[in-house]
Amino acid sequence: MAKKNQQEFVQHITPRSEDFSQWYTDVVKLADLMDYTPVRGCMAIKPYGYRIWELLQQQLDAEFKRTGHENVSMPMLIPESLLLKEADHVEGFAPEVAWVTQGGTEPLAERLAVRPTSETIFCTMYAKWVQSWRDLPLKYNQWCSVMRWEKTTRPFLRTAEFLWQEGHTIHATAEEAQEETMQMLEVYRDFCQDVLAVPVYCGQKSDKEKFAGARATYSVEAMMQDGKALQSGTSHNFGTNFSEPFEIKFLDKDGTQKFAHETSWGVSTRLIGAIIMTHGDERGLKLPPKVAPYQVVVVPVAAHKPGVLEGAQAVADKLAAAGIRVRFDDRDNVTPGWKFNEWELKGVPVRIEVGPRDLAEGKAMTVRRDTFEKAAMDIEGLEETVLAMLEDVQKNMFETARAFRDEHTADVHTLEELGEQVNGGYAKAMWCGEQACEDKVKEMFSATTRCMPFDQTPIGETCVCCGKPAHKVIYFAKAY
RNA sequence: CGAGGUGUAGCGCAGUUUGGUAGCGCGUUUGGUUCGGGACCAAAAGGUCGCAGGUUCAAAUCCUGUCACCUCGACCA
Repeated sequence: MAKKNQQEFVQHITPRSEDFSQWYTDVVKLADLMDYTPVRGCMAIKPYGYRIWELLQQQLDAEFKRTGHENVSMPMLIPESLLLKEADHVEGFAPEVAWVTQGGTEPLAERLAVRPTSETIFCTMYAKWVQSWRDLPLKYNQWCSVMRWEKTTRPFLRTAEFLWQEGHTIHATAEEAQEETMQMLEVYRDFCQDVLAVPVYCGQKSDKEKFAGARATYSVEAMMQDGKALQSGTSHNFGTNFSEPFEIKFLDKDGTQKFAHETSWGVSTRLIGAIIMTHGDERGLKLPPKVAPYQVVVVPVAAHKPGVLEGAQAVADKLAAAGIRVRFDDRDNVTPGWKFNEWELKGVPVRIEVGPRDLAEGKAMTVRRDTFEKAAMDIEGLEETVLAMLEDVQKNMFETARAFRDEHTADVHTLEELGEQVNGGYAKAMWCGEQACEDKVKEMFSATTRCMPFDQTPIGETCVCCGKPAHKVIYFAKAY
């Protein structure tokens, strides 16, 4: 009977291999990360999901501060006239802007956009705040939500409203702006890999794929377990594209008026989607220890027996005192087996079982979420054991994901090979640089160019699509 | 936005073809026995059938619209 129930429960999660999208939706719901709301395309993020965001946010924010950025808060509403100032920008965002047209009972003289991104309002303020080269650079960031009227939405991957951070900086020189753009890309790369254990390819976007209004866009691209690409963060160099229409001018050392050079960069709650689809398995979510709301769950076994509950509590307290995020699961209405499955579904990296037999021997049973490896460990010094284990889980998750990504990336030299490869991964190819070739590949295989890696060692001489001489190495993939 | 599918109790589903006043399993509550991988017995609570109109003596069931989710396209930093 127990066996049968277990099977029934596990069946609630659609197998990854059978239907990856459904699996994703199942995991997101069953792990209790979010819920749907009455607002079209907008989700509620529940405590367990929001805690992941908070942990991610804390660590990323520390990096922003370390690299000299300050947090600010800008209005959520942007007058239409500001949005219209940069032509490419308007064109790119117009189809997905939500508008406020009325204040109270009075129609507005000028309608206000609910920000889809805040370049225009930052630029407007920067123009007021900068007069001299001595005022530069300004390196500001804000954590906020933005709204884009998306036609189709999926939890965490694409929602009408989403949480993100957007950094906006202005600099005196083109060199400084480019340096900033690259620095923040590196911050994102390291963050994805070291904190989220999500391996990424980084590089420059093609003109077709770059941000509306940018001179150059760089991105970090992750690979999900269905082989599709997820753009996980972007860093843009605008040059003076915005500072000219917005007149962000300063008096330079040489006594002349110059336009400032601007950058922006952002990551969003989409990163939570990246974690889920990079690491999850048939049992559900698998969280990297660095962003796991609970790094360890302590489950007492045969808790009714004398001393067990106290012994398990002592183990939990000891780990918490060592700075580990611990959940002590002393619920008496579910069995230990139930708890094991539930915490696996919720992705807790390490589980510790404490029962009468363990306590008698001064031990506790540790079980890793990544390998399911079980071991009886001494309670004496358990905090060191667990800290080392968490570090190893973090590392192993990254290595596993990187191996998967590498296995699902291949050099291709013909359109046929490309079409085959993008069915389950990234195709690395030579490209002539013409948008016509990107369009053709997209039409044939629904795959787009993801980015041009910084290592441009050629893998051939001709464009994978048109056969003309090619000098650019680029990744193609189907993207979320 | 186009094509297809789904929506009935917290979760998973049956009932819709042929209209007749809603059912099953799990979960929940209470009591008891259990407890090292999703326990068992007993009793109980829980649904205006996604929402809004319409047809009808009568609608979960038929018609229209709408919303949400899933799949495949289109579109999209």
